[in-house]
Parts: sequence; C-alpha cells; structure tokens
Amino acid sequence: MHGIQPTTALNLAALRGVCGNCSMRELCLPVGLDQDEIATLDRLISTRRTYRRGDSLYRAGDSFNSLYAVRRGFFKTFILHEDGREQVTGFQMTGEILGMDAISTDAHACDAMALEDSEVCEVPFTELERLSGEIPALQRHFHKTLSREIVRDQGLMLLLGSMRAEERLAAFLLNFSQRFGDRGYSRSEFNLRMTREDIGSYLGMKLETVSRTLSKFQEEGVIEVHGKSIRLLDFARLKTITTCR
Amino acid sequence: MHGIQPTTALNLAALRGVCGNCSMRELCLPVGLDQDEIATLDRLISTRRTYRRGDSLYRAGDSFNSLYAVRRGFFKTFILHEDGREQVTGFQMTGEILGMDAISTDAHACDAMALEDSEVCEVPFTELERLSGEIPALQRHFHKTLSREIVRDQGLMLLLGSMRAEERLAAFLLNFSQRFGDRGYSRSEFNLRMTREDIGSYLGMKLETVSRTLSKFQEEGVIEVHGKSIRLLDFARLKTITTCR
DNA sequence: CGCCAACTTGATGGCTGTCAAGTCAGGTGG
DNA sequence: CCACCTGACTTGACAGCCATCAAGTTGGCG
Repeated sequence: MHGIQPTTALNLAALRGVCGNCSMRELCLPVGLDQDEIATLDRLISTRRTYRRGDSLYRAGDSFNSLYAVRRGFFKTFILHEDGREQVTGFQMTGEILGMDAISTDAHACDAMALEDSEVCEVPFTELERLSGEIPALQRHFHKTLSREIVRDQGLMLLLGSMRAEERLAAFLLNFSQRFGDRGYSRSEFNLRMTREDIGSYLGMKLETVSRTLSKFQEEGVIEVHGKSIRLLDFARLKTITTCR
Repeated sequence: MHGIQPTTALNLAALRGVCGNCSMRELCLPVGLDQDEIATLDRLISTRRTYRRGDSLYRAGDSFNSLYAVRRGFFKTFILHEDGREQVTGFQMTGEILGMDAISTDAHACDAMALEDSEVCEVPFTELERLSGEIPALQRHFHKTLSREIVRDQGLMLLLGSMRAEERLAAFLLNFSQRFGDRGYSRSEFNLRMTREDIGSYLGMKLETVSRTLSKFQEEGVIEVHGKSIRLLDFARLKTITTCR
C-alpha cells in the first residue's frame, strides 16, 4: 500500500522536520527554539493545506481547534457587522499566525480568506498549550506572539482614531514596505494583493478615497502606482506624512 | 519591631488568601481554579498598591516585569504619538488586566493612568508563566484573557473604522452598561469617570462632538446626562442606533 | 467665594463620503 | 486570436458629517 514504505528522501525530510527547513522559522513559532524543540513542534503540526485565492481558511462562528501559520501566500481577516458592513482587521503574510482571536471563546471571531494561492501549517491548539507548558522558550514566544497582536491592533486603533486619510495610507504603505523587507523582498517595490476596497476597509476610508490619495501621492512624486503594483520613491516624505500635524 | 509578629487577624487573612476572598475572582485571573490553585496564585501576587486619581501605573517605555489586575478603581490606557496626539486604547475596570501589550517587547507600549483612586494586584510575569506551565487551568485562562484583549481591540477597530459618531457613542454607552452590570452595579445608571476628551480620543472623535451627540441623545429621550452621570432610558433605541445603516 | 478645568453650544469650513460616469485589465468563450 | 464581459479602478461633482474656532456656562475644589 501507499505510504507504508516511504522513500528514503521523504523519510529524511520527515526526520529533519519541516519547521527546521522553513524559510520563515525566524519569524514564526519556532523562534528561539533549539533543534530538538523544533522537531517536537514539528511533529505537532498535523496538516499543511493549500488554499486557492478566495478560499476561506475559517469563518466567524466556526469552532476553534487550531492556530494557523502562513507558510506561503497572503490572507485577510475581517469581521462582518450585523448590518453587512465589513471591517478588515488585518492582512497576514508568510510567517504570521492566524486564529488567535478564537482562543477566548473557542469559536472564531472573524473570517480569514486567502488573497492569493497559499499554504498554511495547522497547529492544534490543545497540543500547543501542552507543549508550551513543557518548553519554556515556546511558551514565552507564544505569549509574545499574542501580545504582539495586541500591540498591532492598538497601533491600528491609533491610526483609525486619530489620523487623516493621507496619514493612514502613508503608514499603511510603510508598514507593508517593512514587512516585505523583513521577508527578504524589496522594501521599495511590491504588489498589493488586496483590492482598494479591502485597503479602505482596513484603514477606515472608502475605496474612492484610497484611489484618490494614491493618485495624489503619485502626482507628488512620492510613489509610483500601476494598479496593485507599488513603488515607493520617497521614504522620508512618506514618513513625514504619517506625522504631519 | 513592626511586622515581625503580625496580629492573628492578619495571619488568618494571609492564610485564606486574598484572591479567594476578592469579589472579582469570577472576572479575574482565578477563574476556573480550585482552592489550592487560587492559594498558589495568591502567593505569587507580591504587592497590592493603591494609586490616586491621575497617578501613572506605568508609562510607555517602562521595562516590563508584571501584569496588573485592577482590584478597585478605574484606569485608562493610552498611546502618545510622536507629534503629541493621544489615543486612548482602553478603560479598565475592576477585575480587568493591565499590561499585556508589554509582553511582546519586555517594555510597556502605552501609558496607564488611574482615573479614580484605585488599587491593583501586581502579578510578576515570569512567575505567572512558570505557574501557568504547572496549572493547565491557569494557562488556559491566561491565554483566553490575552485572546479576549485581541477580540476587544478588533471590536474597537470595527467601531473606529466603520461607524459614525452616533453609532460609536451608543456602542460605547452600551458597553459600559454591560460592564457595570457584570460587576453588580446598575446597567442603566452610572458615572463615567473619564472626561469628554478621553471619550472622544477612545472613539476617534473630538470632545465637542461627544458633547453634542450626548445632548442629542438626551433631546431624543434616549438618555439623561448630568455631567459625568449617565442614565440610559431606552436600551432598544440605543441598540438600534449602533446598527442604524 | 473665586478660580480653573471641564463642559456646552453656535457658526463655519474642510475632509471625505456618496453618486455617477468612464477607463482599464484580466479572464473566458467563440 | 480576438471580442467581449465583468470586476476593479479612476476621476469628477456635490453634499454632509464632523473638526475647528470661538464664546459662554457649569461645577468642583481650594
């Protein structure tokens, strides 16, 4: 039968572990773990699944079992208000963790959708908790990950609560520049995977305002825009815009 | 010398523990713990300190050592932007936990200030982590607490990103009504401890707009306002306002 | 009793939402 | 291969919500 006698190559890969080879191990859950600990974490990851653009990873109300680490691709999370309004709460890139909001109620509080073809590592939460009780470094890192999400959200609250449209968009572009850079891509040239409407929802403005503001930045020579493709030309000015008043 | 021979009464109180008697034990860290576990948690709480109105519990940049549970009183947390703008990120009532944002960087990300005379229980974080590795119920509850903060923040993002002034304020009033009710106080009559400016910062609007909107609600017979004292008269209408369009 | 911060209320203007029309780009089917 | 179609995007005109500026009132505290 298939699978009972895996090839040597596969066997080796399994032994060496997948987290240990993952290019995102410096950004993801294995941060700060030694080889043995990574191997233990690795065994815990039951499934790696791929998603097509537009697929749901989970929906609000789904029962909570696992966290998900983005191995490849790009996601958005969003809350649907009763009256149909949608608020995008985040965009998740490679190495980032999805589903932490579900721990509190054992049910997902938001929807997560792939914005491009993606792959995620599923981390069963009960086992992650058990393991983090045994590996202090994992526990510490997991707590930091939860806390980082809180800080991120509060940064967005600052943005939504006290910035104007230009400031919000400039901060948004710099944030993506930073995150692409952290992953080894260009800080000055990248493709936004989401629509103007998604950006607008995330930043608390309408898609027309997003479009207009991008055009304005382009006229001023701060950026270059071709659809979803963005090139940042003047970082200093962008930085200035985020703190203009 | 003082303190070496404490009175019997004090001794008894110490033995029975303070968390076990605290009226907030159903809302605070001890949730779901048995008697022994509460006693263990109790020994971990090194200090209980009081703060006067206006005192800082911690400031952004302070090194992180402990979480704080509000035992009595009322706090606000806020971020100061470089240019001086202040964004209030939360109001904390009895039984709620402060400082979780600091775990990620080992430094506090925001300021916390007492809005009335208050008392907090200091929970040394390293010891809390060690203990939560030993007591699964505590670990689970702590994770839920962190996650609940994430959900709370995302709810505020929805509010800031996609609601109009009246909707925000109605949601704000209902949220406080709920939280006062949870603590055994009236759901329909309470005192707001913060200024209009604090409310405005939290809700992403100017203090004048807060004042005007409260007046409008009063004219419409939905609430009664006398300075910081609020009485909710028409819950159904308030609920309607939060989902008006 | 007086002071000052907090609050209320009014007038005005600007940012951004809304509505509308047209353009662009990518994917599908003939 | 090209035409078409649809969703995404851009741009313009206008309006409305809320910020801003200003003046006056209230209330708590020394």
